Amino acid sequence: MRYRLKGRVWIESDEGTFLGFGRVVLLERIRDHGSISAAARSMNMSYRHAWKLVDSMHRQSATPLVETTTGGKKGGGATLTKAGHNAIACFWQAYKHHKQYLSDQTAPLELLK
Amino acid sequence: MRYRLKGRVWIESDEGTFLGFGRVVLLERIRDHGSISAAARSMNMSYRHAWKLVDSMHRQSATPLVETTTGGKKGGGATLTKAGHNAIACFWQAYKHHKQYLSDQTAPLELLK
DNA sequence: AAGCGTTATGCTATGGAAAACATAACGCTT
DNA sequence: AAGCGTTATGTTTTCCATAGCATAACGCTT
Repeated sequence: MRYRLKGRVWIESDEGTFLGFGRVVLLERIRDHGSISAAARSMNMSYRHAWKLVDSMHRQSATPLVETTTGGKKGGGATLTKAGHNAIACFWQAYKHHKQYLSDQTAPLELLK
Repeated sequence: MRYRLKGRVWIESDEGTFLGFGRVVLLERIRDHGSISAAARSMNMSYRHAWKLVDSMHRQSATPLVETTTGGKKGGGATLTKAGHNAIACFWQAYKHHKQYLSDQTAPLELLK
């Protein structure tokens, strides 16, 4: 039987989860689609849930990651702030580094025979 | 706001999760209490669930980690095999190493300001 | 003024994982 | 032979995270 070391990483503050895989993908979708609702639709997530995630991130960040507008020609929308782009980059760096770590640490599992 | 890198690790086979934190604690409790049911009680877990976890581990291991007996003076019981003890040690090693990794990798999160 | 797509937010429904319950068999003890 | 605590396993119930629905407000367009 072949074993692999698997794992997850996320970034927490005292209030709970700040950034995780799903949250960061959501931020990317908001960046790419220009609205929370289009982002949610693109990943089969309810708008309600997507909004709550953004809200949760904002309650844990000194500066907002997403700026929203209501009304207007397109009904409104959302764009990422500098801090939003930074959060994406920062998480993916930790994520990729961790992925490599897991891969490297799979070898010692040979002890399980 | 202070951020920390958090994470989980577990060991998978092609069939799914083989060893994780809860499973290994369960193995330790079985070792310490001498039965699956006492182990489950000691950690507020239903016997049904504990048994399923042991069953899942066995379906993923060439050699069993737990040996059980039914009947007898104490009604039966369970003891760890050599492979069972080995699994515990192997997981904790990976777990502790990973814990150190997370701690080390928290510094770069300063980028989030 | 009416209509649209969006943000924002409360309330309800649902589905899957875990708990809880139920039963049978086992083999010592009394 | 009856009783006990255990393993083993099927069935039902509970709980909670997420989805889903419903509504209001916003500000362009027509």
